Amino acid sequence: MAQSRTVPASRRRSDAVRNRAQLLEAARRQLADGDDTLALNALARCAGVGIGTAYRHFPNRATLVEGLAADALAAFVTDARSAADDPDPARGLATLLRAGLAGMAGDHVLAEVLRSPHPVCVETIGLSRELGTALGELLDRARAAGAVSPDLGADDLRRLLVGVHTAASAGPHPDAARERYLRVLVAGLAG
Amino acid sequence: MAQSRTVPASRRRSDAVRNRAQLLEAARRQLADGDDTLALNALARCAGVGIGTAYRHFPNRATLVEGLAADALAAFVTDARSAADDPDPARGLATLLRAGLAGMAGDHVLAEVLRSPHPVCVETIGLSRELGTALGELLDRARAAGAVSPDLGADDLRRLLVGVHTAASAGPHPDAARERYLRVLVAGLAG
DNA sequence: ACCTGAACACCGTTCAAGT
DNA sequence: ACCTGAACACCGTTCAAGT
Repeated sequence: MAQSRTVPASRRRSDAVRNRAQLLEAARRQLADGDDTLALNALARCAGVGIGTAYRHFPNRATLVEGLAADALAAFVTDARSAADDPDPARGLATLLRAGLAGMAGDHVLAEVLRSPHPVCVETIGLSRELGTALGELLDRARAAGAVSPDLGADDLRRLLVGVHTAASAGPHPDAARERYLRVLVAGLAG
Repeated sequence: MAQSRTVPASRRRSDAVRNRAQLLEAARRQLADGDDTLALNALARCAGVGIGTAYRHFPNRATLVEGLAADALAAFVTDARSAADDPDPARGLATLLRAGLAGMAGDHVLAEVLRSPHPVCVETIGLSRELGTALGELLDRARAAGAVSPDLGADDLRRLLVGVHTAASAGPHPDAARERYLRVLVAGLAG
């Protein structure tokens, strides 16, 4: 598989910057209208750009989803850093997990990005790595406090969080379920 | 939403029975070949039946998936019944969860069916209900034994199981992860 | 470096015509 | 009651032609 070779965001031509923004804006409009197909043809039409342009910026669905979720993911990374700095690591962990679940519930694309083990865009890859180190620090402290079993790592935390989100979304009253399942997860992490 | 009005399996014309079987067989071939799109047009072609026939038997993706997963779901219901009869409910619960995870890992369509809160085919609806009662009995006994928190019901168990499956599938070494996350779930259920 | 739109293969879905 | 295949709208993807 060839690495998708995107131009660094800093050296994009001005029309390219504008087109990309219009595509993302159109995609957000569609998502807000309850259409989560994110079809590139319709997106190009809706954004007023050529089909080829849409494909140049977002060669596949994953690229588009990562572009849409970038801000939300960055916010989650920030949350993870604060959690790692919490004097009470167990409290920091629980707060972070709750924030992550709320974020995914409010933003489906964030859930999709967190679910995929291998992001494709360089920006997302970077954020993902930063998330990993923040979660790692948090986990080290939480383990020392006895809040997390020693056989669980940072990536396990990401995966379990996505799992709880899936569980909460797979039935009625997802908000109430989210709280219940969060308690299950927190208790389960301690082993 | 109108109930999808399928003819009861007992009174199907013989050609209908055969066509349905051929469609399911073709779908399994496609899945075995790593093609999980389950496109109805291609399916009809591959099964040697008309497009309209494919749509008559499987008016949407969910119907097809449920048709494909019926046997696996029935097997899981049987497992749930045995688990409910286990003299040690905690052991029965853990065994059942492990079996469910193994089943979903080996059969993607089973995972898809268990993830959806509202099956569409009458057969699946029936199996789903039976699963609910079996899980309910198991949970009652497990709660009495202190293995499950009182605020979790049968449908929570289904959803959490699907969640763990998602978590295990969302990264490397799904088999090893499955065991780790199963321990997290079992510990978490006790609260 | 980037944009455009024609072009092609393919899918989802419907439906009139059949037996 | 069921099957068939044409038909239509639409999508994914590519690519030659442009600036």
